[in-house]
Amino acid sequence: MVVPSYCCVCIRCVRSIGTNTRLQKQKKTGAGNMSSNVKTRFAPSPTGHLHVGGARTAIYCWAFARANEGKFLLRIEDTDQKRSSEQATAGFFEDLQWLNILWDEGPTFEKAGGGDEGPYFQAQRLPVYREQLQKLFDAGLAYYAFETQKELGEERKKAREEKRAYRYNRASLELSAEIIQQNLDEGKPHVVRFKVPEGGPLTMQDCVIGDVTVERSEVDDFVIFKGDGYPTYHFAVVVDDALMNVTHVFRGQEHLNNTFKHNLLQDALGFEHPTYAHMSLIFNPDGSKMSKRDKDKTLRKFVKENQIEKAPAGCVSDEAWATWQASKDNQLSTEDATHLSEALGVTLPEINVGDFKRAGYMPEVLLNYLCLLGWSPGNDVEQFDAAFLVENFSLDRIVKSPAKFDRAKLLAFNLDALQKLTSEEFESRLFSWCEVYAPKFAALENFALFASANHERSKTYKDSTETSHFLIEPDDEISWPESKPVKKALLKGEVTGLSRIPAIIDGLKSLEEWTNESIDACLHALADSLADGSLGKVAQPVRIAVAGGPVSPPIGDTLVLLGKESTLHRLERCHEHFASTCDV
RNA sequence: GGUCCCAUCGUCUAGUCAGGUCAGGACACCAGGUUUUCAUCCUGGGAACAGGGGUUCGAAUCCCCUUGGGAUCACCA
Repeated sequence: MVVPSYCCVCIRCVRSIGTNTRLQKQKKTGAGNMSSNVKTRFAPSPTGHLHVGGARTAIYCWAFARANEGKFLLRIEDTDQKRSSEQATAGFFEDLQWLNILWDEGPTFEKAGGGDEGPYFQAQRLPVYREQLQKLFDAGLAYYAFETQKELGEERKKAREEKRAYRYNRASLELSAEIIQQNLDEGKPHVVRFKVPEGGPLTMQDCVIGDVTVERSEVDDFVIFKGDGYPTYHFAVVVDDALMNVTHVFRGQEHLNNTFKHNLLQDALGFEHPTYAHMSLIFNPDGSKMSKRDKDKTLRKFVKENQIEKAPAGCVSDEAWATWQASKDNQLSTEDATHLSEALGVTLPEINVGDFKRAGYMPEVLLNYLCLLGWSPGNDVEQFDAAFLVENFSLDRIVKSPAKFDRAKLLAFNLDALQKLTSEEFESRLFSWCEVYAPKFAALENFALFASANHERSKTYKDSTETSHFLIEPDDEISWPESKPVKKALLKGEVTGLSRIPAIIDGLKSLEEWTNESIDACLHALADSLADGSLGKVAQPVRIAVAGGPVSPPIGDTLVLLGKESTLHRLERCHEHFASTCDV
């Protein structure tokens, strides 16, 4: 079998740098009318949720494919039998779908999927990998290794102590054919390693970083087939990308060093090198890596600081709690973490796409913001939609340096986008969100008014419900914690707000029509007669009385939403409450 | 620790490849103003080329060193 020397011999590699600009020019000048062969892929491992870093990669893959009239492929890398789950896989489909990142090839899910180069689950491709592995055996580029993980672990530890990088020592390469056969016959656990060919320094090409070169000794004989009979990531990714005709590989920079291994494997297998684009990582504002562990860390910190000894009743089992507390390495399950955070009133950091969905962001905005973390269209353009992205996306504008995720800016973008929505769009989107995350609000009788009252003042859908919680509380459960603004509006001043309430009750009671206009007129009239025309002196006590706090939608909307009966009842209760506890 | 990557306002970035406008925008922040609360909205403001050497008439931009940050060194992907 012919083993090509590395890279630069294939057409695609020579062409790779700047491919996009060329293709785009073709497209725009109309010079190239045949559909391009560009194919990108997003290949998540279904071991958790789609997080923002992964989502950004998926968006870039998708945008690049669309920008070049190519295909976008989704492949599920589920070769880790222990950690992969169907539930996680479904979660990825849903999150991608929510962002409206649809794949042309891959597992079928609603409007996405298809293609005839599958299966697109790696766990179903064992025969394919075995066949390719045989090519390596035939070429003398693969060999069995019988060291146990424990032995290897000790070697590694030793290397660390001696302050050098660990490299596999090739001990199993020295084994005689007889010994190997004997081990195999005895069913001795084994892996298959790739034999790195002799040669000079290794150079990889990356169209965002540029060329990177390392000494060949930096790459050891890595494992390509695991003890459980499944291929490792390195082997499966190389085989699948080649067999599925992937031309451009976008991935996080944590894979940069892996690329040398992948290039070596591609050469050994006779595959072309795809074009690589390694993207910088996304960090938290404090500079730490944004990871799924952040939620666990937040909870742990809160529990420790508040010296909480056991979980609040009914949210986490004693057993799960004990395991969690036993070691920092034991993370709470997503469900338990959510329950615990709710019970403790801790806000968990948003990390996953699903977290932002739950927090009430628009998918278009998350997509927009994520794009901006590592790519910029120039010309001071920041807010754009998917169509603009597809029209303008290019590799040469991807930023090399890492970015910190700034929630304040995301929030500002979301506010802008929400405000651009028509009231009908806002209402329908808010309703869909409430159906899932705040069903009590979805059940509101006058939902249209609830939506319009909140449209202008909400940065997220969640804002709408959080500042209107009093709407779904029973009249008799409203309480009035004496915060500063509450005291100011009700108890302070020569004439207190509280003392005006009886007159306000009378005024409102006399209304025949209970509409925004009639209430408004009534309150203005009351303001004139009771407070020299200062509407705030009337409206604010009313707001506090009906809402239990100083924040609510505009007062007219608030009262219409509540209804006349509730409004009056709450005003009376509030007056009684303060009259009995205070000396007014 | 070895190897590799990265470096412009607090943050995301434009400008770097083809050296030459008081380094531009957005978010955040600060000060005013509008508003019945919160949120909006309007006006204004401060704010950066990590440091040091070169090359050049001229350096954010090209080269080198230092410093700082990050990734990686699995039978995880």
